[in-house]
Amino acid sequence: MSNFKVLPILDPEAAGAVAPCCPPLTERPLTAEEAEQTARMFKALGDPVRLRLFSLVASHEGGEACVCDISDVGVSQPTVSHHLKKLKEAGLLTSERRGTWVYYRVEPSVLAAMGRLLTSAALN
Amino acid sequence: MSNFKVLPILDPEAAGAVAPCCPPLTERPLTAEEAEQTARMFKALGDPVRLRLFSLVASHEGGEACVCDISDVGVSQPTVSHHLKKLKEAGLLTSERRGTWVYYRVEPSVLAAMGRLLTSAALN
DNA sequence: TGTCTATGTTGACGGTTGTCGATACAGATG
DNA sequence: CATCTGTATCGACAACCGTCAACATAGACA
Repeated sequence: MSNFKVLPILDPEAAGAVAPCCPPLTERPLTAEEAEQTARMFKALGDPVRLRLFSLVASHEGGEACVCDISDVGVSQPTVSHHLKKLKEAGLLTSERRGTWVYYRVEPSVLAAMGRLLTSAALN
Repeated sequence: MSNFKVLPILDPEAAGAVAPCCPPLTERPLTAEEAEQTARMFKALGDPVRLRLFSLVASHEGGEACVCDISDVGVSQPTVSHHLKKLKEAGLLTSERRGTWVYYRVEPSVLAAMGRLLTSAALN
């Protein structure tokens, strides 16, 4: 009976960083706190290997991929694992174990939010 | 007569990194080279101070601002200068000296390109 | 010319990051 | 149970990065 699990609600990092953050960069100056939050996401995509991993997951069918499908990016397996963890901590990916394999999935709302940050009012 | 100047065409870094780069992250996996290029821009926005500086310039009237208008972000003047240089090298800002002051301006096409990278087809 | 202000550069220091090999853990299968 | 495979963690190391004080440079103005 001690065998039930805590629901995977989302780690606090991801949950906090995602939802309400930030008007377009062109609308008004970001506050220090907003910048801190938002920079975390940009930083996560600021490494070539991580960006490729993210793109591999995002472009995979269903927006989700097994680690085994995407680990051919020229670095060792521990490094891949490390980068996927970083992407997860930044709230850009979520992961789920299904049997032997672990699947990573993009968080579409975050993608959209980051897009909004950059797109709207390309000039003001 | 030795007093003429080379036209400020744009430094090669900025010129090269900007134009044609990259389909939406969700469309297909980025190649290593594409990832290298694109990551440079995300990385530039991946520091809170730089992100604030960028936002300060982008949200300033005309999408341009004097250094003196934006240097109150809690770090020393050399640090501000350093970060502006990084943003420039990443192709996100351009600068121009006008008399005593130096003005930084956002590169709207780059902003739009980055937005496209993230927005289109939030899920595929 | 000299001086003042605005901005950039240099050099150094401490903290962070990307990487790997070794190892640990989880689930499947025998 | 043992073993095999897929993935995560650990520990270490070199490289990189953000920061500052000190100094350098550029233009304005007297």
